[in-house]
Amino acid sequence: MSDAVDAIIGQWAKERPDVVEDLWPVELFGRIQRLARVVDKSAKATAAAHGVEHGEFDVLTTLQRSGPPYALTAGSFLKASMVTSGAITNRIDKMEAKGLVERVREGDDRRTIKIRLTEHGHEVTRAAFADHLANYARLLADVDRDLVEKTAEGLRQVLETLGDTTVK
Amino acid sequence: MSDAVDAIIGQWAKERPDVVEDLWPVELFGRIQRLARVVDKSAKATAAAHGVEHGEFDVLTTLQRSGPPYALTAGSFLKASMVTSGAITNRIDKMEAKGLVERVREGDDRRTIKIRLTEHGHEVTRAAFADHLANYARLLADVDRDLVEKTAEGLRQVLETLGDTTVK
DNA sequence: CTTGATAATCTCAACGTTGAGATAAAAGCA
DNA sequence: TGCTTTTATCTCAACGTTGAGATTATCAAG
Repeated sequence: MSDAVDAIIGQWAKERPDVVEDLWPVELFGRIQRLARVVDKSAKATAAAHGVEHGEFDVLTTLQRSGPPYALTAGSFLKASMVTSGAITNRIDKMEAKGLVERVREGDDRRTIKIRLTEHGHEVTRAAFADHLANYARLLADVDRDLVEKTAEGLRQVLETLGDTTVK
Repeated sequence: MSDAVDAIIGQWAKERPDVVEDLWPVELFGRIQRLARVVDKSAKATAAAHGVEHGEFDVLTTLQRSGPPYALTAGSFLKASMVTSGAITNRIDKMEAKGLVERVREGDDRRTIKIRLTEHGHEVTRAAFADHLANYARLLADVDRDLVEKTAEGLRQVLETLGDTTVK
């Protein structure tokens, strides 16, 4: 059997035999890229079913898993979410309008604002996250469980080597 | 050692012990998502160094590896690139303006257009792709080669199961 | 205190993508 | 031949993100 990445590498081997020896990272990164798109598209649909954007869902789950008081600074999302500041401001604006979160100024430093999950936000997150996990399980339903674990372990070592070790 | 995904799962385990048993797909998909962002960001910078967008680089390499006559229909990009038709039209517009590709109508079917790599497009692709592979190799420089292969093989099986088997 | 530097968030124009609809050509069928 | 359906591409407004710069607050020195 072969997948889309095998096909791509096969094409390169024929057209550019001079680069064949340098294609081995494509075996890993090419598959990561394709899988990410498939999984993201699926996750996006799940979030949409609950009326939230993909990025908004990310904010919701980050807040919920942070535990009480379910409030984090805007800056912490910046570091954790791998997007720029403008995107965060935009997300919070829309989520605030939907009543999912609220901006609160507390503490000594009045530059910082905290984004706090509202009760409504909690409910949406619980429902959406349950669907999200069910969707994930569905995607992997026909994949050997042991293979999933071993592959995930391999990816973890790559992530560690690349320095992606903290959520911040 | 632990990575960002371990930290995320650890937070869930504490805040939502009821979902712990359903988190196993996150071990795989969470890492795929994070790695995809890191790798994409890096690849984007490499492409930018050659004056092309990430998506444009995708079109260039797809054309080059397709072999002579280095021309494909717009529709084939649609199926291969996982983006919508508007994005393809937009990409080709800009690439045509840069002299990287040209639209040609040939053959019996006058609905179809073929996107053909220009000589300049060929040169840019060769240079950018060489840099791209060097960048990929650099990212994996400190990762055990055998681990890369085994992990890639695991991902291939997941892709096959999800049905991503052709480039089209 | 002031001054300068640093830090946190917001603003906003430019950009690429989405997705529904438009346009036009080809194919199927009576 | 006409008529409908299908196929291929383009149009365009809405959307989320980027990234540089503005704004406001805090901190560190003198």
